[in-house]
Formats: sequence, structure tokens, C-alpha cells
Amino acid sequence: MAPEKSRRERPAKPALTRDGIVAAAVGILREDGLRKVTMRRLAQELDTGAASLYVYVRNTAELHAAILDELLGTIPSPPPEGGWRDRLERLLMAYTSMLLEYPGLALSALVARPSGEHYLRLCETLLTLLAEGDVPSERRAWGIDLLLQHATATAAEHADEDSPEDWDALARAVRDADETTHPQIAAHAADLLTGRPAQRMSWGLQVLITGIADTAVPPERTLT
Amino acid sequence: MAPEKSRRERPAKPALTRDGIVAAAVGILREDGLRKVTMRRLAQELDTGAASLYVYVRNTAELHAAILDELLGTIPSPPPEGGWRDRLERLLMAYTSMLLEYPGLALSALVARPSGEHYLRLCETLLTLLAEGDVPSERRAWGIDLLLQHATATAAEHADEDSPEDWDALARAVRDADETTHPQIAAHAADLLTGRPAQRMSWGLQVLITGIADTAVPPERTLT
DNA sequence: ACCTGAACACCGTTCAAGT
DNA sequence: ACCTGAACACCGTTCAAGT
Repeated sequence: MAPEKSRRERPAKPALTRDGIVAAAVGILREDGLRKVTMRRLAQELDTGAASLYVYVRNTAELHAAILDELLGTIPSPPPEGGWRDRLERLLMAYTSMLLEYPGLALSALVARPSGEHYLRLCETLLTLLAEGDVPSERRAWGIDLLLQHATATAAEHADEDSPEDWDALARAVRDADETTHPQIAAHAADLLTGRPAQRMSWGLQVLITGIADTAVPPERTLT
Repeated sequence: MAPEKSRRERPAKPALTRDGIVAAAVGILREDGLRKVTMRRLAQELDTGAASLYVYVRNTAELHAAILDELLGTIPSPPPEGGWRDRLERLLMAYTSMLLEYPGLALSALVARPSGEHYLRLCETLLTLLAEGDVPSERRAWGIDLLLQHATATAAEHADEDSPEDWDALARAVRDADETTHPQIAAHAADLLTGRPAQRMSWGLQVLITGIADTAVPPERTLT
């Protein structure tokens, strides 16, 4: 690691490596957000040309995926107190919180299925917790997919970076909903707009965990 | 079999309207995919300059949202046979199928909370179905959020447009998982990679519906 | 093998000027 | 009020040429 991080003259241009590139990318992410993590900006930071990066990274999507896995390694594993459901919920909350710190990253996680070291470790832990809860074996794999998808999507919904404008538009639309044409929306307007995010997230996870524990996999069709 | 491609192909330049712009945008979406629905390309299609569009559309995100609502209007409401659970599942499947036809659109749906006419109608129908199932009133609003999020996220995961490359990488990582460091992954490798999408989606929806019907909203904390 | 500058083919958005 | 050309400030990716 370079001892000085002054943005003045870099004393000697460090050799390019994949790890160095990813580390620099994480730096840009923390400072300026994912949308600034571009090949050109990254190259500038590393004092080289954008084309040089393509020796180590296939494309921008792969770069984002590498960043994601790096950050998955920073999730603290919650203390082993409490039952499996509690620990499961806390771990997924920690995962979501991490994604929420970096708007836009959740979208990458959703589109580019991760497959890095830290992602596998997370899956391993999740599978272990479901096993501890005596969730039938066949449902564990699909279950963690569902749980991770929910956590990721929840973070992705807040990827706006800015603009509560969409939310405003929705709030207006819900409130203006005609009681005769949209009776259900009118009746549930308050709940539809309720913003207590932690409570909602917690309920969502409990719904999933309960559902996973209680719902059998449907019979496979047409195996002849 | 276009007889002429001359610049006089369009007989008279139609006046710009928001509806006309959105309609043209949907056309580009169907033909070339969402990533080609850009202000510049759209302007070209409408025989004008990109700047002119900003009179009718705030920005690209709003344009995408308008497209989404337009397409929500094309979802056929499934026949009223079967119980509320079946109809709920079929409607959400139809929603997902529509999104899957237009890769990338699901991502817009996730980030930019829709608030258009057709979106409200869909919510209304979903709320009615949950009410029919005697789901307690307080859970209905949060429930449809969960269901729509799941359906949208499932479609978004397939937004790759191309490149089964990510999936390959994951498959390799799972298969290469060391049995001693990743025993759970090794044990569940088959299920983790199982691809039967319809069966998985159906199970996911049933998990959610069951969970919503069975899970009480947690008590509100710290109101004292 | 690695690195580079330059080029290709695009973007969103703003703005002064016209009608 | 609506429309426009031009400009600003960017993108990802490829490629021939260098080392």
C-alpha cells in the first residue's frame, strides 16, 4: 500500500494489478458514488489510460461486480446471540444496510449475479442458519435466493441517489385516487405511504422466513 | 420492403405531444430494447432535436416511467376462475411476463416508483384480491408492495439483455466450492443452480402469500 | 504481455436564439 | 409557449502501434 494518499504527485506510478484497480474503484465509490466509477475516471485516478484497464477487467459490469464482492467482505457477522430467525434477520439487515450506503450498487447486485469469495461465504452462512432452523433441505437453496433478492431489491428501491420526486408523485396519485374508481387505494392510502422503513423491512423478512418454513415446493411437472 | 427511404417518407411532421412521444418511445423499446430509448434516438425518430423533448418530459427516468405505465395497461386481467390465491398468482405472473419481454424495464420499475394510471389500477386489483382472501387490512398495503417487489426483482434479474456469462461464473464457483470450507454450498449445489424458472417463481409467490397471510405486523417501537 | 493515444460511436442536459 | 442548433461534459470499448 502506498503510504501517502495525497492527491498531489504520486511518487512512483504503482504497477497495475486487478486488486489495485478494484481498490481504487472502491475509493471512488466511497467518495463520489457508483455512477462516477467509470473506466475513464478510474484510469485517471490510476494515472493511466482507460484502455489499459481492459487487461484486468472484462468490462464495466465485471468491475462493478468485483466492487460488490469486496464490500460484501466488510459486512460484520452479527453476534451469535438469539435464535436462528433473529440472526438470519440481523445478517440480512446488515447486508441491506451496506448496500444502502452505496446507492446504485444494489442494482448491480441484482443484475450481475455475484459469484465472488465473499458472496459464497454469505450464502454459506445463510444456508447454515436455515439448516439450523430445520428448514427442509430442498427449500434452503431457493430460500436464500428469495431472502437475498428481497434484501437487494429493497436497497435497489432507494437507489435514486436523489429525487424524492417520484415518491411525491406517488403520494399525490394515491391521495388523489378517486374513492369510487379506486376504493381500495383510497381505503389503504395511509398504509401505502407509511414510511417506517425498519419496521417494514423487518416484517418483510419475517414474512419470507415464515413462508419459506411453511411452504412446500410444488410438485415438479412433466418429468414423464 | 420499404419503397423509399427518402427524407420525405413522413408525409407531414406531426405535432409533438407527450402521448406521441411516449408512443414513439414504446415503438423503439419493442424494436430495439430499452437501452436504445434515448432522448437523441427518440428525437431522431420524431424528426426533431433532443432538446425539444424536454418540453414534455422532465428527463430520461420520467420517460422510462411513462413507458412502463403504458405497458402496464397491456397486461390482460386473467379470468376470474379459481380462488383468490390462484388469481393473485396468475396476475403477478402476467406482470412478470410483461416485464421479461422488455429487458431493462424492470430496473426502471424498481428504481422509479411508478405512479401512473395503470399502476394504480393494478394496485387496486391486488388489494381487492388480498381483501377477498381475508388478509387483515393493515397487511394488505405492505403485502402488495412485497409481491410487486418480488415480481419486479425477478424480472430485473433477467435484465442482462445478453451474457449468460455471469451465470456461468456462478455455476463454476458453486461447483468448485470446497467441501470443507463451504459444506452447505457443496451440499446444495444442485438446488442452487436449478433453473426451472416457472416452478421457482410460483413457489416464491406462494411463500409470500402464505407469509403475508400468516405474519402479523410487528409492534411499533418507541412510541413512548 | 502489457500499455498507450487516438478514434469511433455514442450519451443527457442546458442555453441562447429564434418563431 | 414551443422549437432548435450548438455546445458542454461526459460515456464504453476497440485498435494499431509501441515497449
